[in-house]
Amino acid sequence: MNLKELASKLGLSPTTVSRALNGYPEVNETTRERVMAAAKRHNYRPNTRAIRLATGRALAVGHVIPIATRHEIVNPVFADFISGAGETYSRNGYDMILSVVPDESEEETYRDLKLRGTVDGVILHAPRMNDPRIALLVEVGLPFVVHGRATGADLPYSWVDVNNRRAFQRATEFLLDLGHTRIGLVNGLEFMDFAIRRRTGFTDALAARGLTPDPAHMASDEMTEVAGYRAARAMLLLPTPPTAFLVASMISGMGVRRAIEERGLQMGRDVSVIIHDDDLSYMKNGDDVPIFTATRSSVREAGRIAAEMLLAIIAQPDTAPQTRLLEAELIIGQSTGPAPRKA
Amino acid sequence: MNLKELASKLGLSPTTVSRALNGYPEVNETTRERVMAAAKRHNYRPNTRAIRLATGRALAVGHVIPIATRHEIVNPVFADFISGAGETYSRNGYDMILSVVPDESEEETYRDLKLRGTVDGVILHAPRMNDPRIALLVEVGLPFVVHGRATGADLPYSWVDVNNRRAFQRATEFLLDLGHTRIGLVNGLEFMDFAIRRRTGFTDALAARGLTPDPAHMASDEMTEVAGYRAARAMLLLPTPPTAFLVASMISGMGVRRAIEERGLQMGRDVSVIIHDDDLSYMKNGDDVPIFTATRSSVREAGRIAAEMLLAIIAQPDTAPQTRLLEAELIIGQSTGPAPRKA
DNA sequence: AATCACTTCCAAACCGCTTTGGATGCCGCA
DNA sequence: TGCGGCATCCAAAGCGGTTTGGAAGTGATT
Repeated sequence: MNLKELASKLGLSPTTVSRALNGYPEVNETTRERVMAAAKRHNYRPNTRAIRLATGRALAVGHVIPIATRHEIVNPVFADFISGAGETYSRNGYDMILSVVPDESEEETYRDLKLRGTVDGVILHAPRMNDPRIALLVEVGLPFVVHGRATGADLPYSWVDVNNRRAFQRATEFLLDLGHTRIGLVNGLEFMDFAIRRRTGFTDALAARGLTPDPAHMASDEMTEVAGYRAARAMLLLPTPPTAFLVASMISGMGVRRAIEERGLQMGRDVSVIIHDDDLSYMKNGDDVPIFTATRSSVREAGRIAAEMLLAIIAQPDTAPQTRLLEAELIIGQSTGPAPRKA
Repeated sequence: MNLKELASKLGLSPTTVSRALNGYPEVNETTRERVMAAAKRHNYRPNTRAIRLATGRALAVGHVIPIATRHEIVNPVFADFISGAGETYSRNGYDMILSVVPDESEEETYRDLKLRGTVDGVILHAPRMNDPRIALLVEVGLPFVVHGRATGADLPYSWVDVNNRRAFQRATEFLLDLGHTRIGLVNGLEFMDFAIRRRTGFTDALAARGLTPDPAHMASDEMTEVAGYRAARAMLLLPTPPTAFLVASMISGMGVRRAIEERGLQMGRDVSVIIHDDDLSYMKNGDDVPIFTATRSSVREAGRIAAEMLLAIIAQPDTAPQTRLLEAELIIGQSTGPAPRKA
């Protein structure tokens, strides 16, 4: 059942039927109702492919996921971000297109999406310092919103980000207030922008109390359980081990906890831990009482906001770039306590 | 730059240019080369929207992710499955469309995808027992492949699944061989098909040794850290606690470990644990030595296989349904050991 | 009665490709 | 010389919608 058939069944022209269904004013209200009823009765849905061609709009948003062939890490927060963004797209009649491509062809993928008219815009994930993709997208002329920011990017662009620096600064201060002075940072990969900002927050807070960060107390690696374990383990074996850890994610945090308990220590009593909690649906930080003290910010919510921002930009292409900085809450859980007194 | 412009630049008809680019035989080889060169020079890409309309194919595959409004759980294995499937789509020029919709409108979403011609086929995720979506998709006439199976579905359909029953049977036997007789099952939600099969494997293995499963030693809940913790904690507080656990996932396993260690016990010595390991990229089960003894099967690989199967079905719609049963490996790690002797 | 402004509808062009059904020219062969 | 067959190319008709530019009809106004 297509427009033409429906129109002939109604004894109307396709023009009128199209207008009736799309709410244009130049059609009699009774005719419109007749058309609507017939459309429902015959279970008519306009063909998306035809709409896209006729209107010149893709009605779709792209998310490019580069996959490194050697270590195929899918960002674990990705699922939740996508699910937040996806809800927004669905509600607005947009499709979400995921492109999983080898990382060396990411640039080519963006050009392709533009040239073939597959999408109206994209979300840029996991920005790095001086991320070249921003200039690329501007050059290509594809509307986009960055999830995160890219330190060093000179062009203006739209983004949604958590105040990572502030979050880690506050978390550090909280630990300092508890008397901890040797704090280990188990950070994400420090070519990622968010990791850089977190590190800055950490070192700034230390500096404000006249402390200089010990390089041996700062690790940077992927945010996996194993990496978290290894980093914490190494630090705990030092002559002067940290009495507290600041950890990049819930998953890393589990590795850190494992390292602590493996040493016969107890988290929250012997060693304090603060993690960053992306509020992942499948990784809740406890029910009533949080397991970990955490800086929390919902990545799903960030997905919603980024998607809305992108759709607004697509609808109004020539407005100034928008930005949105989300503050993380500091949630007190069971994993922190006063620094143990010197033995 | 579109076909028509390119054609006129070359002094050829759009027909010939289209045929030259698409490898049709009725065009002179020298002309073809001329066309190819010009296409490359002008950076020409055919408009996807036009191709889709002209050919009547969507060149896209859908994945519908239902979101329950109350507890918005995104399946954590989803990201890896998607990334495996996505690679296959990209290589074959297909788009992957994710539809995140409220679970009450999942059926409507499938009908829509079909009627509007948005996709050529879909992957069905997380099948339940007697899953009604299978009959729906058959009725709607949308080609599909199920990731998993649906016990009780009477219609034939294509699927890719892990041999969950066998995996859990073997794991149980392994624990029994180590002398464990009180084994706790920390299962996923048992309306999910895979969880039912795992439970069957577990009880079958016990029955084969003349043991009857203790209902108090069987839990079923979401596969989160917290749920795993709670289930294991409750069982460990029983008068006759299990000496071993069989656990549905890596994440649940971390909760189980937490419960064990909280009781002052040591995993692998006092209490054994076997998990099912989906080989998630961000949740590796250790490096050289696995943390957990595990039944392992890569969900990313399952994604690849399912995607290939679906594309084959789309290309050849009238072939008999295909099926693929993947066997899980049993990986020996540090979390299992002989049953402790009675105190 | 003629004019004008609206309302309501339609024919046809268009979006950018694919594909059908020729048309043209050339060659070999009878 | 005439004709069939082949290689090569093209015009035009789709695909299923949207959108432009009228046209017809109605009622009010002069």
